[in-house]
Amino acid sequence: MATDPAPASRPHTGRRRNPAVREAVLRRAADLLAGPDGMAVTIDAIARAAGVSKHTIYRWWPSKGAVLLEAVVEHAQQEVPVPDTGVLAADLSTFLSGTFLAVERAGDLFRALAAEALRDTAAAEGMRAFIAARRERLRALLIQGRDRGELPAGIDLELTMDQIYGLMWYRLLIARTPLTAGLAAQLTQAVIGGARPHAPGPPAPIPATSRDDPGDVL
Amino acid sequence: MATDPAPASRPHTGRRRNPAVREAVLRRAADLLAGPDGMAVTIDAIARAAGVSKHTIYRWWPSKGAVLLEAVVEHAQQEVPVPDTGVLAADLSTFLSGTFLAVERAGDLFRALAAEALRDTAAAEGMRAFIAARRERLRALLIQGRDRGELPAGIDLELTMDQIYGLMWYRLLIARTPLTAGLAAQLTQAVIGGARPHAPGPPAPIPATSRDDPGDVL
Amino acid sequence: MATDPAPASRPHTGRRRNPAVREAVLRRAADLLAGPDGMAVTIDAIARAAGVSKHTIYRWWPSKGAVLLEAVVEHAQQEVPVPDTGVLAADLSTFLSGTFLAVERAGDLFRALAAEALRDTAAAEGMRAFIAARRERLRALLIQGRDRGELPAGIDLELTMDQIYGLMWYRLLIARTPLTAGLAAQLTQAVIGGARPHAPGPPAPIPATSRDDPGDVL
Amino acid sequence: MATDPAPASRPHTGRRRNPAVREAVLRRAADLLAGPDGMAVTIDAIARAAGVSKHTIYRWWPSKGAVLLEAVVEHAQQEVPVPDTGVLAADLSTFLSGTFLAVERAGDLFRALAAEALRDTAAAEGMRAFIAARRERLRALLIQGRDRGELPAGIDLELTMDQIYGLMWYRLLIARTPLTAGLAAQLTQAVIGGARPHAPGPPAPIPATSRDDPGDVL
DNA sequence: CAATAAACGAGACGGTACGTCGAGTCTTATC
DNA sequence: GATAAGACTCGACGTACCGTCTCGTTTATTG
Repeated sequence: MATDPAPASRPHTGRRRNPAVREAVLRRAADLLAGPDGMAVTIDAIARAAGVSKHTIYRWWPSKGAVLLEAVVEHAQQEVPVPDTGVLAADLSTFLSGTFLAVERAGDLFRALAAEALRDTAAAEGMRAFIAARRERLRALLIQGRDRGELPAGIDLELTMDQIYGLMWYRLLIARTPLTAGLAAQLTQAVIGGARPHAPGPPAPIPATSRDDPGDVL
Repeated sequence: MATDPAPASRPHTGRRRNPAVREAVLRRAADLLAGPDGMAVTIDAIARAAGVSKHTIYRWWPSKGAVLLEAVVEHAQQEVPVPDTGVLAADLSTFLSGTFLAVERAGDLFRALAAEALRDTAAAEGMRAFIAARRERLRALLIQGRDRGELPAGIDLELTMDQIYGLMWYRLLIARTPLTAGLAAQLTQAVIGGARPHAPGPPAPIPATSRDDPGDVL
Repeated sequence: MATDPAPASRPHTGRRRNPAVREAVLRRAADLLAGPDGMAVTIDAIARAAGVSKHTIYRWWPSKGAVLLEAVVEHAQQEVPVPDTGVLAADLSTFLSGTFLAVERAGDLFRALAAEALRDTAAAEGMRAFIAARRERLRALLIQGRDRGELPAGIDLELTMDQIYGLMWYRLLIARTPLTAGLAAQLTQAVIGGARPHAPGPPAPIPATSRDDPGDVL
Repeated sequence: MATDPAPASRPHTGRRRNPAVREAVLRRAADLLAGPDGMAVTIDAIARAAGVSKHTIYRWWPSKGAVLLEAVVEHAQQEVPVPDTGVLAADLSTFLSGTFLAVERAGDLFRALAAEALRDTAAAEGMRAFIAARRERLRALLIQGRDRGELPAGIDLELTMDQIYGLMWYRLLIARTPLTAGLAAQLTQAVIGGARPHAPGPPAPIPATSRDDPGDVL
């Protein structure tokens, strides 16, 4: 992901990286993905569309997956708001519908990244790092809500997040069914109102950290 | 998926299809997928490993994705039990842990199929058909349970299934975290105990078929 | 040079090599060499012009040099006569002017091969083998003539051939001056009449095999 | 070949050309050529080895061929003596063995230049100019000798030189057989003793300038 | 039992993308 | 203005995989 080769000891010398190249590549990659035959984008096509030499692309990104990943990151950073109204139901709904909207709009981009990550270990690693960052935001939201008593105390946050993001990726990659604001509301409902029953009956037997593995990924 | 070219009018003439070919291809494809470099399996490699000519593969399967799909179907058919004890909690838990175990064991096979489906429309279509069949089984289980009162009446079955399968595919394709029997139990708990609150208050405003789209896929 | 992969034990199986491919490649390579920008011929260009895939070229020839070499061999085989009138002066003159004419006509082809041989060891090896075969013909002619007394007994044949072929390649590669029939006659004169003086005076002190190395190449 | 960009009207401004650069480039180019993989030397490698920027190389030399050419010229100037004892046999032998020794020692350098000249017209032009200068020296030697009667009057000097240099380049580029002092002596013998028979008979019908083309190259 | 028809192994072939490399140009900052 | 460092374009390289296409052999069915 455009590693900085300057080891900090030497100030920097020689011609600087042209930022227009980076922008053009990422933008054109996203554009091509959105077009017809989006899933069959090639490095050559990106290079041609961006008016950039293939060599230059390979200088800054190790593989096609890395380009897609950086395009996704770029896309996500400017699109998804992180709300904080102090009410979990509202915040969560906003966060999810914002996420869904952004992902839906760049659907082919995300699908292409996932396809690449399924073949290229490095791309998968980068994708997981990106996902972990997004998941961190959601976790913070949920923890706040739980601390305010808006969530059952015994809730398994990781499992809940797995279900939320699982639903999203499932619809995006497999079912290809839409990710709407209505779905975000429904999901919010399910998490807050029904993730764990407050009602009497058999107490929730699941401990706080009941996941089978401690992974942080999402 | 191994189309039968006989047009039914003429009985049959010439040499018969060798069933060993089909078996060898599907078995070797699965084997190779399971090995190192599993995701990079080629048709040539499958042909070589199965002692079969590439031409023969393409005679019976239209594309690489079709081979993977049939291998997955084969795998699923012999692996996953469909229980019916009359108690939803038990049946669901059994069904899910069986599914998770089978999927986990052939992880690379499923991942390769998903990767192919992301590029090849036909493979995606076939995969969705397979998934719809599996989903149908789960739906039958859930409806039975609901009719026996083991599930809240207002539950949105499609959304619930989206969350279940979403979790599964998410862990399989993206997070690469394990799918254990414990997870199956936890999920069963969440669906039965907490999918919707039984507590009084505003009745669940969500209609029976509240999904944003009417698709049957899963 | 289009090695035959059949190890003779197995008769042969599978589709046969398409001879039209070989012909088209060699012919088009020669054509392109003769055109403008001849020295900058690429494998891609040859493939395109021959209506053949690059892959196929690499299947049969290990490198560009090998293609050029085979084109040269093909060219030489059908072009240069090997006379045998029993009179050295006539035979030698005919042989040389035939050689010169053929080489001159396919000048760019020979130059490209030489250029390739200067970079690629394998091409150089093949080229030397081809040259050795041509040199063998010339040697036979000269030995016949010497046995008939048409050449001085003490003549160093290898040195003489080095000078003849040296002149040819020098004009072809370096000086780029023409190789004419007149030059062939002049050279014949020099070899026969003046290679060694028959006249009295200091006897030729050069032994029969005076070359510094025994190489057979030319 | 290291063109001087100063337009002569303005005395000079700014930093002067660093002569160490020129030396380092030419020396390192020759060194690299002599090493393993000599024929595959790149401008980058030369720049790196010389501790010089690529840009600087291209400021002073128009192309890779020009660098090689100047390296060859440099090499030749300091290596090859031009004797003048007043005896052709001695002078010629000395000249040739000196030439052969120098060329042989920097074999890869000469071969690389020839390879470059086969692709780059400008390099070929420069190379021919260099060769013409060398040939001029040899011509002067031969003419002196002829005027002193040490050569047959009817000798075709250009053809003789073509044969001499042809032999040299042939062994250098094609046959890759050594160029020894013994060969120089043998060649001297052939030129002086036997270039044309002194014997009676039909007088040499070849006019003084019998070459098929008037070129001066060698 | 021959003629016919299909299945099959071997492998050649066209197409298309990949990732790498070298030549030569241009830019930035320093000397 | 000369220089080092290095970003950049252009274009060729050789490799890999896909899916299609012969070619000759083997196996079954039909007349």
